[in-house]
Amino acid sequence: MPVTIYDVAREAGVSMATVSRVVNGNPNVKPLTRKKVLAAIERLGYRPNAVARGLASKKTTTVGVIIPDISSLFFSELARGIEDIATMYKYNIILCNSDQRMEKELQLINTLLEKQVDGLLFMGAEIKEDHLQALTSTSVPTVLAATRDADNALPSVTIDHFQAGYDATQALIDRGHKRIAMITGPQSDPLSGLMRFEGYKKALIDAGIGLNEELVANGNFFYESGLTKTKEFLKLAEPPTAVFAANDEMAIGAIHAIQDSGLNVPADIEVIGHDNIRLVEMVRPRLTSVVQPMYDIGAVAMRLLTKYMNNENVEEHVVLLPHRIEYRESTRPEQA
Amino acid sequence: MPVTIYDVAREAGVSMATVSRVVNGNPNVKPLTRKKVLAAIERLGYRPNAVARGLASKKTTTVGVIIPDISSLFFSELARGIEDIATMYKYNIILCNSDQRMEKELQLINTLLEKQVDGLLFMGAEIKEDHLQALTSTSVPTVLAATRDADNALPSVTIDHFQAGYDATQALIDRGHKRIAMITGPQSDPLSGLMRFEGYKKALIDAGIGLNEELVANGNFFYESGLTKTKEFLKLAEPPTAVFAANDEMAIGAIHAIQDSGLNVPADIEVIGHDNIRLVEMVRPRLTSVVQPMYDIGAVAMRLLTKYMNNENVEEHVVLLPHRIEYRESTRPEQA
DNA sequence: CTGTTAGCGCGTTCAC
DNA sequence: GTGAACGCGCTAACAG
Repeated sequence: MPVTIYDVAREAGVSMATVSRVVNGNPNVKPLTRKKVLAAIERLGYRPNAVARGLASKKTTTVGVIIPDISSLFFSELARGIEDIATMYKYNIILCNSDQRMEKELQLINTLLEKQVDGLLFMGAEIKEDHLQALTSTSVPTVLAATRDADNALPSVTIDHFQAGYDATQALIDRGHKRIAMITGPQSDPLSGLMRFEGYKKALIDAGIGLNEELVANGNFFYESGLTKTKEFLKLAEPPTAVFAANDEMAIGAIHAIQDSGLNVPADIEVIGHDNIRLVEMVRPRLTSVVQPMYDIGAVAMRLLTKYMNNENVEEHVVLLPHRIEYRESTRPEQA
Repeated sequence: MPVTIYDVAREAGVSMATVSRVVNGNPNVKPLTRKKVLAAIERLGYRPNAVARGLASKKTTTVGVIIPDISSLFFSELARGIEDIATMYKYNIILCNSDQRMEKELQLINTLLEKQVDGLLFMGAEIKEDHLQALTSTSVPTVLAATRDADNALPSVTIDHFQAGYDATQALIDRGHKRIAMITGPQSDPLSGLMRFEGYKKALIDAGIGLNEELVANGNFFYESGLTKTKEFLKLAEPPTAVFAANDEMAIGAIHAIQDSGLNVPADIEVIGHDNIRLVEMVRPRLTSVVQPMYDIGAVAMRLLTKYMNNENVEEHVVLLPHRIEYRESTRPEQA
């Protein structure tokens, strides 16, 4: 039923090899022949079968993308960066949600390899031994986006989360705060969870303030947890005068908890978030946040992957993208 | 290099057909033989080549998804619904962003058909003749999600946008409002843009209030436009006492415009949004909104597509999912 | 229950 | 420049 390369060959009065050459842009075809072939293709509405091509050429121009949750404000932005660059290099994306469940992640890696993807882009929190094994047991190149394995065995694109946590905290210290609370992410998450917290801790210690356990709460990256944890902070005998949340959703929850208790942000308590998702512009006061360039991370990761897929030379396997703080109204102008 | 079905056959001392049967769960295999084959598979680390399988079987267990923008809060939720159900039925998703540009949409349809997807899920605004032609020129089943073509030529899953607009407006009328403004979506969007507005108009007419042009502004579904358009409303000699925005982002922009001018929501002006994205819970006051079940639309659309792909009988090609209004603090409790 | 045999649609030598 | 022939790895009859 569907028209194949043979049909085109017959219609054009040439061999299928010639049709293949035309379709693939091989220059060794007489212009006149090329023209005849193209006409035949047009006439028959020929559409090359990418599966057959993939089998013959061992390339599918498809990359697998494993992402925790595409409906997340954070990851969907990343995915967009990935897809844009993929499109630019003529790749398509098979998108899979893992929900960060290891069993599912491993199974997805396997499924994607079965589908003969040319490359793999992996997002998630912790990279365990099992991941490494699954990912390195194949010759399919893999890049980690917004994650890193402890030994840098795999190429990755991230920001320096420790420094980001440090900088956010330092910004608050610079504003004269001594009681700076932090709502962390899950400590099982080595970068967004642990490293940001470590940065916070180090900044406090460097400033001679030191860590105060009662000002640290473990959140789960969701709005609700920012709200709840902050309410608890406010019940303290001496509540914090500033809050650093490990992501923006929780920071917004913090703002609302503060406002609900009748206090003002930033006059009474300053708040700073992390990631700079689009949401930060859509609250009052608008949220000061550490910019993690999600789109760029996705884009750079995908670009890096194309290099591996083309066997190009790569100088730096571990890419650290710059971060910075975007100041808005949830913090006061810096003290002189 | 990679181990094939032949290698497994040799290792297990059977024919490749038998290996194929074992891999595909064909029951016509003696238990002992099956065991030997599975052992060989395990020993060799055999991983079936889905591309070869696809070529031979003419099924790829992959569906193409064309979406305007995966980074949108609205569409990413839809995508999650799609992917979850796809996974449930053992399909993978090739995800493509169209940005609603027709040229790109048509090109994507073509690319996905080249990749021999078993089905197509299309999201976008307007379905033109060219779309219909591209989509119906193939035997690959297609389902529209959160969109519909004018003639219902294609299967689709949506809500009743006209009724949704009507209901939202009616809710405001029931609260005693006479000056109800609307920030619409682009009128080129037949459902979210036009139909919601038509519902609004009809409700006003039915109530004997009638349409007041100065209370209608065309937005673009972004926060910023909700903010801007509402500021203009507030400059009117007689500003509106209620605002209905065609989506939540714009509604939140409206709330902020109102608050920035020193007025209170809902005391001075009531606001109602549309879609009920996760954001509505993350603003103060929390936003009353028409619930459009994005996740369900995606899930139902994908489920519908699986039926077509399996040649199952489908009773209803045009699915309308129910909508309702979720009341929160941006509207006042209903008048008795 | 199992093996043999054709293709699936195309890329790719290798001759002409 | 162009064509013939082989093979990519697997499924699907068809025998037996």
